[in-house]
Amino acid sequence: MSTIEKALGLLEYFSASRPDIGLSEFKTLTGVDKGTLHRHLTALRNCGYLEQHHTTRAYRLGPAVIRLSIVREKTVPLVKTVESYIDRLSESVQELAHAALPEKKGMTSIYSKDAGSHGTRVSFDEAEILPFHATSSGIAMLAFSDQDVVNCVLSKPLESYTTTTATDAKDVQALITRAHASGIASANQSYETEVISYAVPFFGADGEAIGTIAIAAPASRMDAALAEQCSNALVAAGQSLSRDLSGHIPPHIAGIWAKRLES
Amino acid sequence: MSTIEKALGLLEYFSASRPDIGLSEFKTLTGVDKGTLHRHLTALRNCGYLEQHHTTRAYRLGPAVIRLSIVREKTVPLVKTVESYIDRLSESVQELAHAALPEKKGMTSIYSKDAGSHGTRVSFDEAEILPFHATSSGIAMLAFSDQDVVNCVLSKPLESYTTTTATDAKDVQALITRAHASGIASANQSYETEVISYAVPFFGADGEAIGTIAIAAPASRMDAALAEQCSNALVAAGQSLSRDLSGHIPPHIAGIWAKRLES
DNA sequence: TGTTCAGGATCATATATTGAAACGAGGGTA
DNA sequence: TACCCTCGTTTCAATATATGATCCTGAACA
Repeated sequence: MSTIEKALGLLEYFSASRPDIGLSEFKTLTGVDKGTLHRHLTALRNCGYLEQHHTTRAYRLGPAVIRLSIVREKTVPLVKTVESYIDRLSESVQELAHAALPEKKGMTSIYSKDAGSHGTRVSFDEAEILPFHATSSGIAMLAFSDQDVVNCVLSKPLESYTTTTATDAKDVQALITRAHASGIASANQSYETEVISYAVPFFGADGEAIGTIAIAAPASRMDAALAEQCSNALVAAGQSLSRDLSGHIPPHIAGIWAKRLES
Repeated sequence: MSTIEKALGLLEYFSASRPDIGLSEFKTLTGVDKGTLHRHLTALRNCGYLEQHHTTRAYRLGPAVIRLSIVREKTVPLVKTVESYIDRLSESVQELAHAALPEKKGMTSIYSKDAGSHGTRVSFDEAEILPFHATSSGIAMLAFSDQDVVNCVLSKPLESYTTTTATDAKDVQALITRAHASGIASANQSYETEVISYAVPFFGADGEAIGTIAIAAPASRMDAALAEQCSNALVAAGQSLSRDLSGHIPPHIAGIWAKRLES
């Protein structure tokens, strides 16, 4: 693995719940030598990708990422496009909707919206990492990714989050296969108890899945009628969103989706 | 210079006006060997910081920057904070206001707002690179940066944009010195003809300038009264914004600014 | 006072980076 | 069709660079 990838991999450790990381903390997180870490972090800081608290000396993400995201969004207005779909989804089913993109360690939520008419809500944070094997977004993503990617994810130890999380590679593969066949993934309290969610991928110009959109609701509210409503809304949105992004939906998925919407 | 910095430097070449860059184009832009470039670009792509058009093979910024900017904004809500100030500034003087952060090659605008009640407007794009020596934002930034940084900028050839652009290091240094003494920088048609602008820095926790806010107006409208109004609004906003960011305004600037607002 | 932590310096070793050159896929032209 | 470009990609040997171990400094903390 190149030095570049190692250094950039360090940025993945930052999250909303872990915004600052010190040198020693990095050492325990990564297992990399202290000297090497210090060199890499310094390089990232010099480029503006990290900044350092002047007293605690801890690192956090720097201002350079702001420009990149603005330029990226001007190049490909993905977030802006996705936002309007999520807003409409959340409005139409009156539940939490969100969109996520794949990263190395899981799906990263990039936008979420809760219509919020109910007393109980699904709690959710953007920039949260959603594990592939335990969330509908993750399963939906894997179901339309290369088998190599799937194998890579399944070859690592699969953490358990609730009593019903599938932690056996074979079980997860079954979920993936089912999602691939049906064009939609679901998760029944496999990441958070009392939460059921559905997710579909959306596709890019190459016909590859580039992200997912999902709806999550408390298990108590997710009866067959709501499940059907969510599934249909997601499939319709997945179709339309892929088109908006000038994406190409793989033929067999296009067929399955179209069939579902007809009925 | 480390490999990491070289590779990350490649990302700086992407902008709103140059969203896609092919390998050969990179070669002419950077002068780096083709093989080396390919290796670096591939590493960046593997990390998600670039993505590649599957037919043209050109690179553009990838989805990984989205997550970083969300995490960054959750860590330090700089953009969000700045936006409200820019909105108010633009509203109060009825001219274009914008905020910018320093990058290696110039100030990068991160947010702009034009009240837009006038027929003639200053044209402006976010993510644009504003040269340090020719814009009020650049001068305001340099005026409150280390002299090392200033020297580094002034040691490079200074491009001319209009007939009145200061391209001599000594002249630019004079502008910087004046801005440092007065607490506010101005630019009279030095970047775009018929545009006059004013800018002040805002400060971070270390007492260092972390960015600038500015107002730009057509020269025809910028009379003494408007100039005074802009300056006062900027100074007040610079004070308040620095405080909002839990920043520390260097004593001598705090004094100059306070004095200006008293009168 | 003792401890923890960031950072800096040094150095032998192993490894990754480099640049040149060759390769192969398209796209155009005659 | 044959030829010639250009462009992205791969290969490889030489070498520059990264690595990780060790020791040291100084600051913050209890």
